[in-house]
Amino acid sequence: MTTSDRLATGWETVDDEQCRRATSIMELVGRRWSGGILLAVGRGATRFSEIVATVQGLSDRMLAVRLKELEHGGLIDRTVEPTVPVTVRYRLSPRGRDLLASLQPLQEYGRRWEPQA
Amino acid sequence: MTTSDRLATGWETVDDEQCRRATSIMELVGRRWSGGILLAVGRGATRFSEIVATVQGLSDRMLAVRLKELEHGGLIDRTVEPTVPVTVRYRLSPRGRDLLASLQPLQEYGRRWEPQA
DNA sequence: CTGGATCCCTATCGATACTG
DNA sequence: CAGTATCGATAGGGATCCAG
Repeated sequence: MTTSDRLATGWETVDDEQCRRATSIMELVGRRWSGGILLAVGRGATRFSEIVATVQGLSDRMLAVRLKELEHGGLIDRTVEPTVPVTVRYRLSPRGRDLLASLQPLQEYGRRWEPQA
Repeated sequence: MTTSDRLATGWETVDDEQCRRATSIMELVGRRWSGGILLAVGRGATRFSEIVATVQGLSDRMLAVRLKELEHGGLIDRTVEPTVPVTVRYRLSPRGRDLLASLQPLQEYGRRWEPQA
């Protein structure tokens, strides 16, 4: 937005950088399963199969898809240990840990209010 | 999850009530435009047309859809003033204000980290 | 075990036109 | 002003099968 916009309308357009970042984060973790996956990894599940087992109803395919998104977004680190067979581990990145911490108040919000409808 | 699940696996399944509430909230506000609309109303835009003007790229149709969802979720209150023509106003409910406050750390998170990729 | 590839159905969303 | 109706394109996501 421009200053003249605000002067004209009395409120700012909602497209400032900070807001765009927050909304894009929400649109990422708001996707189906993303929240649960982040939570699961945050709680200590590191293996692919562990995560599938931890998040109720999550399929192999969607986990693969979401992990790629989350990894691409810098929220999760993927490491491959050269065992036989290889051991793949997923962990929260510093960024991912920070995000989870930033989501804590939202969890408290969830505790405060009954789901409506 | 059950206690035996946890004892068997070493980590909990992610389906506790608190988590479900938080993820459903994220899936609601993570929908396209929802975040911006909430922000806009939080910043003082109350009229339908004001909100459209405030959120860049938002169409009439999507605003109508999202407002219905947010109203249904108890986040926004819709009031009709019996003027001619009628004046419809949207405001954050107490719940909506609490949600926005709970989302504040996420905005700060957005300030801390550059968008990746 | 960790995924990739494919099929296919549905939900979502943008554009446009129309109404009380 | 504040929406609704309809259409078409596309993205999301479940099921299943396959592979390193």
